[in-house]
Amino acid sequence: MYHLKGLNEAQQAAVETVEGPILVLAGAGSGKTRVVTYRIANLLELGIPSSKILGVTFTNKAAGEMQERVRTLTQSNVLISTFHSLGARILRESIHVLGYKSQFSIYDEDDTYKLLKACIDDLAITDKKMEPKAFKQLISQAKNNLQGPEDCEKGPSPLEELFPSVYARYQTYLQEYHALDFDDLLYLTVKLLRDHPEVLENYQNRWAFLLIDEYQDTNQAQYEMVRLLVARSGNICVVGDPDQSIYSWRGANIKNILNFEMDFPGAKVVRLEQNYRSRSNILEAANALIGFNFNRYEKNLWSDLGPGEKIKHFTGDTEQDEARFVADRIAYYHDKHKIPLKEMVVFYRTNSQSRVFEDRFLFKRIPYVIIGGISFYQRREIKDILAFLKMVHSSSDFISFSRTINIPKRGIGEASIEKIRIGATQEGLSIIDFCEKLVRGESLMFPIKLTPKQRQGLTEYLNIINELKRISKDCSLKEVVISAIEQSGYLKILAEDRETFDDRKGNLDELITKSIEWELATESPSLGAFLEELSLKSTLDETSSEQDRVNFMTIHNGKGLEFPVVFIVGMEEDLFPHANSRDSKEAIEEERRLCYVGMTRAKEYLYLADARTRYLWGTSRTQRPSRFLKEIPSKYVEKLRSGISAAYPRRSRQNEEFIEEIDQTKGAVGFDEIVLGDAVFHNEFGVGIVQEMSQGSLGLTYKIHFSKGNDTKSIVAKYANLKKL
DNA sequence: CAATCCTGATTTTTT
DNA sequence: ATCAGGATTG
Repeated sequence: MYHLKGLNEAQQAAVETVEGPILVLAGAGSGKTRVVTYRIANLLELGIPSSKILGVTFTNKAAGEMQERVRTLTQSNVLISTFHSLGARILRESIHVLGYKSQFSIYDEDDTYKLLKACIDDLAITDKKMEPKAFKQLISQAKNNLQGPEDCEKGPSPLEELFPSVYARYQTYLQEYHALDFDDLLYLTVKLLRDHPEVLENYQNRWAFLLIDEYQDTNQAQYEMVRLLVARSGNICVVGDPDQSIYSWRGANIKNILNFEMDFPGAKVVRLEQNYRSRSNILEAANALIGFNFNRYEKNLWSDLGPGEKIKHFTGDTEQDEARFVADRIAYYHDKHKIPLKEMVVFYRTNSQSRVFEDRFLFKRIPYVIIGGISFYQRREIKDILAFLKMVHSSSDFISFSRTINIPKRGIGEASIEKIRIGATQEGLSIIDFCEKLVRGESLMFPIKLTPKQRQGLTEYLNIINELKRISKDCSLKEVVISAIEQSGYLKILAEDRETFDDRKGNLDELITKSIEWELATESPSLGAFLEELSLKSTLDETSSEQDRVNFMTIHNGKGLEFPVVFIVGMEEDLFPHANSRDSKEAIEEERRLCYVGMTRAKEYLYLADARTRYLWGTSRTQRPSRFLKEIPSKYVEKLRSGISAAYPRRSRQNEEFIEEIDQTKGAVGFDEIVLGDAVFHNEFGVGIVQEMSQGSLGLTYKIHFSKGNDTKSIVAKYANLKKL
């Protein structure tokens, strides 16, 4: 069989096992993706119809990539989906038995906070400490554990005492608005499948071969969903690595993978332990680190790619120093080793760390891209337009109504919106139907007084929605999106802020482009399907261009990726491992797994960096090096000299790379842009001209003549943050 | 109801 | 330091 060429024994076993439960313990870089795609190819070759196969992955991006690989290999289309889209798909078809309309909206985090706020206000909870966020956490937890409001009891704390009633109300509203939050996509799917055998049977018959990726990160609801779906066929293949479980804070239960053999008796277990990605110095260092975890299944991941270079550890004086070092190294690899920028990555623990790197890379003019972070679909202008479209799609969606009703300003503020909400509920009408009756002055049990301006505004709004509904019936998706932008007069609103206009308009144009592309790529395009797909899209899925840029991302977002050159920065206690993990042994172990994931992304070069002091919560803090640095055996690590001195290596230094680097930049690394005669800007003294450059005891020192005060001062480059003009 | 100013939190990770 | 949301004022 052509598939089996080039696979090792364990990989072949995983590919060839067709029936029954199978657990593939796939260490980092062990060729997991290949095994999965070949396994699907093998199923197809055995004559199993592609429609009988279902793959489930963690992200849309992973799903898309796998689908593409399978298509390339076999010319077949196999359904590969995330848990959440799978839930959405099933619910779209069958949710009516739970009393929701099949055109339900999907609420993102933002929407759910708004709804929760309404619930909190409803219950006359005035305590400021009772934030939507806290309740969201509890509700999410409950749903992930398959507990409905009726299963929740009051707890001892004030928050826990209110929680059941908030949850109940929240869920009632969601149902009333025919809206689902993210967790509902799993929770309601399980509820549906569990309580309605005839529905379950339908899906059990549809998919006879299930394949679950990243199984170590499944939560209770996902686990239950899988269990229900395979109960009939028993053909389930799960792939995962307990050492890479990094989502327990989101309800992922590592026991799901550890208990697989118990849950599915007779399961075959295959271990993939040869790593094809990393040099052995890197891999062995990572193995040693993860060995510090107590709670763990032993495994022996090995590589025959040769030792490679040692891991480099750099300690900066400050976070700027750290960023400067990373930027210089990346410039060096790009210039001297001709490594494309996009093959290098900076990993950090928290998003806020990206800031310093952005500053530095902007300054050095090294192109970069942040993966993750604020999503395109979270931008206000995009959310606004999508909210209009959601109103077109579902006239019950109150959150989208309240988002759009006052765009542009129609004199309908918070108070009026609240009255409308209550009115609609009491009349038992959808928001739109209620408003229709209201403006027509039809008799209502609960009439609301409107000012003439409000009445007119509301009428206009309803006209817009109706017009858009008409367009959505007759025209292409593109037309609907364009009309929504035009009809709402949105560009006029954007134009009020000249600063951001171009940016935001560009985003709207991109939305139009996306709608065109999507319509072309989709078999039966509809507004509903489009909205659903966008709701489930995450920031990670926007791996847009093929441009050559350095990647910045959190380590969480790096899972599943690999890079020749990897920098892990901020290796400091309370940052990585994070302060919030300090008192929990389990949490520390998860941080360690996270570090393991970061390290095992690297193929050739791995850098670890920390800073002695860092600005955190407003003030400069002295940082202690991460315990992980101490846990990595020193034989795998080369310690680089710290602080500004790294920019001035002694000539006697053996490291050729550094000498090349210095020659190349003709002076101080990081200050190479400033030379004699340059005009510069100093924060305190203003604009000046560089008169002299010298090597002082504190490092590179400029004599600068400042026009303000007509004065020449000595400025130490390291401390001044001079800007070239 | 809308605009402006002020305060206080905010920084863990996200399908 | 920045930003969101709240309070205050028009």
